[in-house]
Amino acid sequence: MTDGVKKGREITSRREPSQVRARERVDKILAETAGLLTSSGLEKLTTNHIAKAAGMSVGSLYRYFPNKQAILYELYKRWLAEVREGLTVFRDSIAPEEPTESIEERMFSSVYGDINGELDFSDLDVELGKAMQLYPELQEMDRLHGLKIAELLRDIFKLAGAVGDDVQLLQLGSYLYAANDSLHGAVEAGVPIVKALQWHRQAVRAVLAPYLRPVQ
Amino acid sequence: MTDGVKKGREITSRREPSQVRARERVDKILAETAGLLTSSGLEKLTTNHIAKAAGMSVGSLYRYFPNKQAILYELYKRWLAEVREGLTVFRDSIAPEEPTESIEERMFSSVYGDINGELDFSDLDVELGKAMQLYPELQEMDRLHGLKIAELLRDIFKLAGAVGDDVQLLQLGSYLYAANDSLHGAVEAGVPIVKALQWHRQAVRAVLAPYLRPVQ
Amino acid sequence: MTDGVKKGREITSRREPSQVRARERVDKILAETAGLLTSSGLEKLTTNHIAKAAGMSVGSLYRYFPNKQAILYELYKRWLAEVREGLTVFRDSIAPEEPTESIEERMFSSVYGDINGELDFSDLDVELGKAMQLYPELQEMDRLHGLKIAELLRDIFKLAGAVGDDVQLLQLGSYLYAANDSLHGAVEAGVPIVKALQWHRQAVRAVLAPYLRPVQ
Amino acid sequence: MTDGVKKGREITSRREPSQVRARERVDKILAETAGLLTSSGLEKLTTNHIAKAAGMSVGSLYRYFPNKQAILYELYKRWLAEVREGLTVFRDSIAPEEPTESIEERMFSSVYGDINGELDFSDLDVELGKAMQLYPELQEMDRLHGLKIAELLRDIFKLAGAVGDDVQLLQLGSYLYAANDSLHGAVEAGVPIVKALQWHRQAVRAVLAPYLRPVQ
DNA sequence: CATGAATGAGTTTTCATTCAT
DNA sequence: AATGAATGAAAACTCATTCAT
Repeated sequence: MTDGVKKGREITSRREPSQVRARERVDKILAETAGLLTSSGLEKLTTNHIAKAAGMSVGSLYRYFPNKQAILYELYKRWLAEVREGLTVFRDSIAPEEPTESIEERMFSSVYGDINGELDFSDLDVELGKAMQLYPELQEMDRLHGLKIAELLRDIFKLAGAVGDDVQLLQLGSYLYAANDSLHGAVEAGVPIVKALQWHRQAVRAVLAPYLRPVQ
Repeated sequence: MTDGVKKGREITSRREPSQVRARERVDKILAETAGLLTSSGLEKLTTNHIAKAAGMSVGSLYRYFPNKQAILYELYKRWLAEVREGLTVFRDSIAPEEPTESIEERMFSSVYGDINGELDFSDLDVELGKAMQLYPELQEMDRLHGLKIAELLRDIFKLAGAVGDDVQLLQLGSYLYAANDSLHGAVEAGVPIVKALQWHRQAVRAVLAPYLRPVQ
Repeated sequence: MTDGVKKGREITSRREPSQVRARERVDKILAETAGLLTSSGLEKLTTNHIAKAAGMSVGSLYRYFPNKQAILYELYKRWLAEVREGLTVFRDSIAPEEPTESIEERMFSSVYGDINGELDFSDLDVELGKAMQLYPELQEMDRLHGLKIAELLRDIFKLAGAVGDDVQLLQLGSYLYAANDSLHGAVEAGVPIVKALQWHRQAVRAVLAPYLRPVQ
Repeated sequence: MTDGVKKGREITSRREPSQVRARERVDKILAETAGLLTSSGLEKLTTNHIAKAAGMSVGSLYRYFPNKQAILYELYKRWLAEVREGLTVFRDSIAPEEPTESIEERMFSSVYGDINGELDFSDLDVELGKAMQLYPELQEMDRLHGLKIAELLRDIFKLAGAVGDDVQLLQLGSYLYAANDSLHGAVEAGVPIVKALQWHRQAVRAVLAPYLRPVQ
């Protein structure tokens, strides 16, 4: 359980600083990649640019990542993990007897921010999406991520009192996670965020309803 | 003097065949591009590959298209036009007094194929989406397409008896067109088509309801 | 000596028209090449453009010229021949006892047009110059042309009463022919034609003087 | 803590050598470009050829120059600068009361080398001329160069006691700079350098005379 | 003979990756 | 470990030339 067990060489204190440094550099690379991605787009994202932005040489960059894809892979991985984390936290915040309405209310607030239209559909999202499409490796990760999200949603549905077999509710999770993208699309197409959110909420509620208050 | 003699070729079909051939080649290029796109993805799509796949030289390819983007542009254009055409036909098929339920019923059938799960969410769709992200020209086309689709949907809503100002209904069209993508996502994530369609229908119905039977 | 002797096939009248046609087409090609050269420059001069401009197919063009260079070769050849022709005519126009001053006067008028600044330093000249530089074959032709011009000038010098050995006068011809380019350069650099011509005349006169009125 | 240790490299000459190396490589590229230009001509001058000749990869070449034109631009720039430098040095060498004859004498010596025929009308000159014609950017540089040369000549004329308004003397400078090319042409055409120089000198003297000893 | 579609070698340029220092 | 110059494969695109019709 302790991290140190794995590697004998960690005993020396000389190693420690470089471990920290390595982590910092990896983080720096990822942060700058995200920055370049949102500022200039995937097309202009070159390893040389990343290295320069991260204040190191290409050579160093390649010490931390085996290739360009690996950077995007890690970045995407972290991004998705964050999304999952948020949802996990939300799931764990559900009290045993919390009423469905409350759960629903809190969920929308937590996922889409406060009621007022301050949605942050950051460009990073979009650019990572492109990258995902471009590299098959990322697609696989995205697939697994989708599955985990669906599982989390299924758990939340259950905590909210939904009935139905696991498979069914898992698929429902997948569907509603996908429906999430509608919002992006609609907003990009010019629909006011408030409107889009309102419709989205109605849609989600309608789909969930039969499972929460099953036909008697 | 003998000039007239030469002109014999003008009656012949010498010109026609080449016109036909040109169209065939353009179609061949587009077809192979679509093929490569779905089989190998956008990143492997080079003009040389396309030319080879289409059984012609790069030079020939550039006789029919001024550059690589133009190929994707045309391919995307045709794809979108097809989508619009389908919806246009549907709109024109609505009889003056057709009941809302019938319209809804027929619409789902027409857009998503027959009730049985024969949906053709071809990969081409997805790959063209990537291309769209990569080339600004395609994005503009996509934007206009989205607008036209929204307009068509607005018209259909009206024919179905929806009330509300034009702007409102147009935005509703945008939202529902975007919602359409949920289906792709859900199906790709493994949700059975029939289930996804059912949920989608419920979602659409819920969002539209207030406009069809406005609060008295 | 008669042209017809060379080719037996010329007897038939069927061949004749095509001979004429061929000459016309060659002329057309050269004319259009000159046109494209002055309008768009050497860089944009492609065989396809020439063919289109000349109202024929590339294939036809290649029936009359073995390759692109050959067209430029012929064009340059004709251009130079014209220059020589003008000088030849001038030489032959010199009357046995015509005074030196008159010859000089007439020569400037004939070579540089009338006294008023209507000099036509056509672009074709410049573009052919580029082409000449670009293709070694043309350079050789240019060299021979220079020699012939020098010979003509030498003859004219003699008719004007110059003294000196042939080699000397020939070199003088070369020098003065080269000096001719100064005018182009100066005018291009913004010197008024009248000024440039005046200086040029002084320069030429000064160089020639010792040979016309040799030191007693 | 141990940071200071690493910084040892800052004192070293690690940076210097690469600076030197870079300059060497740029020079090598320019030298080889000049070489290819004179040996094979502008048409054979491809970036791949230059790189190979310079013993480096294309990629390296593009590290030092943004594109092919830039190489020619720099080469031409250096060439022209050298010419201007020579003339500037000469102008500054003129003593306040130096007699016109002395100035003239020294000028010819300085511009055209020593009295003996060691003129270096290198082919590079000619090839750069072609390049100049082909790329508009180079033409502009050439135009400015011509102007500066004309200004230098005007200054020299004045120092030599010439009278006349500035515009007039500037144009005279332009004309005489252009006349300079005659020499190249004549020498290329086979005129012995000594002869050509002698004639050139007479020509220059004749054109300048009226400005040095104005009509009283 | 004419046509012009077809060819493909050749050109400029980019950028992920390596490796000598 | 770090550096960044060097590499070179690969991409988009051009155009002189050929050849089936």
